[in-house]
Amino acid sequence: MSNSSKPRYQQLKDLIIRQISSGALGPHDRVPSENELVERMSVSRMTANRALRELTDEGYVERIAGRGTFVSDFRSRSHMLEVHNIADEIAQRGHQHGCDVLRNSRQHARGEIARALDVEQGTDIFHLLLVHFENGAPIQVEDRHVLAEFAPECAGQDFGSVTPSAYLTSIAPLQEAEQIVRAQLPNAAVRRHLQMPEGEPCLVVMRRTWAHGRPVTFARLHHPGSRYELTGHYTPPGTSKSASDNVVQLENLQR
Amino acid sequence: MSNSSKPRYQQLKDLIIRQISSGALGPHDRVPSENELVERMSVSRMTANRALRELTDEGYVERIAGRGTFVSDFRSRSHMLEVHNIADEIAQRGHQHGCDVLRNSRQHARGEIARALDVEQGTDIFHLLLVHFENGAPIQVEDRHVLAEFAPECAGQDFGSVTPSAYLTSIAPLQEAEQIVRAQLPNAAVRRHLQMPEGEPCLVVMRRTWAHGRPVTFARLHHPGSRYELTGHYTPPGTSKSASDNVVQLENLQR
DNA sequence: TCCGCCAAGTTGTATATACAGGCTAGTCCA
DNA sequence: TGGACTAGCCTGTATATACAACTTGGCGGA
Repeated sequence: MSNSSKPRYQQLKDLIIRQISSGALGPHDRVPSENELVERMSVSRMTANRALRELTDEGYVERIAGRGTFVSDFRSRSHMLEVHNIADEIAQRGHQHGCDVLRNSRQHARGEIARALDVEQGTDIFHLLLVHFENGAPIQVEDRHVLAEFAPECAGQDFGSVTPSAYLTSIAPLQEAEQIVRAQLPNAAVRRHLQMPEGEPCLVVMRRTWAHGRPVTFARLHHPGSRYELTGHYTPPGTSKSASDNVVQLENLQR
Repeated sequence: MSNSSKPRYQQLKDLIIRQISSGALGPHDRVPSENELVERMSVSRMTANRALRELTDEGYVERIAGRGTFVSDFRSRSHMLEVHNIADEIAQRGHQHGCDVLRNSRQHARGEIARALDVEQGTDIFHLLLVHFENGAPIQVEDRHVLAEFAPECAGQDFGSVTPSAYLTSIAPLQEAEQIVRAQLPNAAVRRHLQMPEGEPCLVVMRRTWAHGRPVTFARLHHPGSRYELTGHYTPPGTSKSASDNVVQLENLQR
């Protein structure tokens, strides 16, 4: 589909997003200033401003008055029920991350996996099985399936040093994710990998992630219940710092 | 703090948000049009447009070209690690909600509770203990402490018909919440209330909620692991519908 | 009566212009 | 040499204006 019907501020946004997604612009790189966009793209400054402002709201770029506009460091983002990279999370706690890769094989999707990824039975996928360690203690079993078409270089990756999550977001930005959180007893294999005593439950996160408009990876993440918890911080729409700090009266905005 | 330093589009947003929060404007009510704001608030139309457009992005209002701007139906919103009211959640599934109130007493905060609510040891609080049922099966044990100062009418409430969560949000809007999710084995009392077999884990949500700028309630919510899961949907900054629909070339925006 | 058309109001976008305020690098002066 | 200052760029905001597209209601003609 062509873009001839899109508003120009959206075309500008698309242009910049594409340059970020493609890697032409990396984190901390400078994005053209409003005035440069005015000249090179033949738009008015307000249009360029809207494009850049919305990209700021959406987390793609950061703007500093007087300096310029810069591509965000995606790694520094943090969200609600955050879509964590376990390695970053561990680093944030000042602990050491380790990782054993138990499996990295090419397979054919079947059953639950094919349904989760919304592909035909038999579609090529990579199956990864990793154990993540925090200061030497096993903290997560990552059982992940990735569409081979989406990440053809999976086989050659050293997931001991770059987590699958980090690798995948480096290929294409995360568009959407769906998570299900459960408490359940682990099976024998998971229990062994996590070195858990019998009877102890796991906190299980099942996560599907979208890119290019379709699900590309499905992960089951098992954590030992006694050593792991999920935290979330919720700020509702319009805590707007001002809900109780609001002295504006109708007909009386201050200039 | 005054608002004299806020930009005018923000003042406009605050104004409208306040009218929505206070109930002066309810779902589906009509919000002043851009031209009305231009006249009544003495701003330019672009400023009014920005205020209303951002309120749209933030989910407060919906706009229909040719018709007007209308307050969103908040019930249709959904959030990441959603701050659920268990009764609404059950109703949404088309099931029947029931509730036993096991305890509703006035106590003095001590230890963990005082710390969680950030008050002195001995501060007056209400302690609620409820079991929620979905189609007759116990689905949640709600062990909640509420600052008595914040909700003095707690003792007189019939929490069998209005859940504490609904009651508390009716007193003051939720400002902020912090959640911790764990998998753990229940103690004997919880296990009995939830009618769980021995050895089955609970999904536990611990939630602190802020209002008026301080924590006002702390809840421990136990759910049977075999019959309950948390779901979250994550849409990052900029799903922009267009990432893969992008044929714009540099120096060649279409007009 | 009924259908079609148009006017008025609304949102959506685009532009030109203006001023305020932050940041930086380079210049000039002591 | 070192420090203060300023010119120039940047973002942030605000306004006036314009045109397009959509919706509704009312008016007029068949």
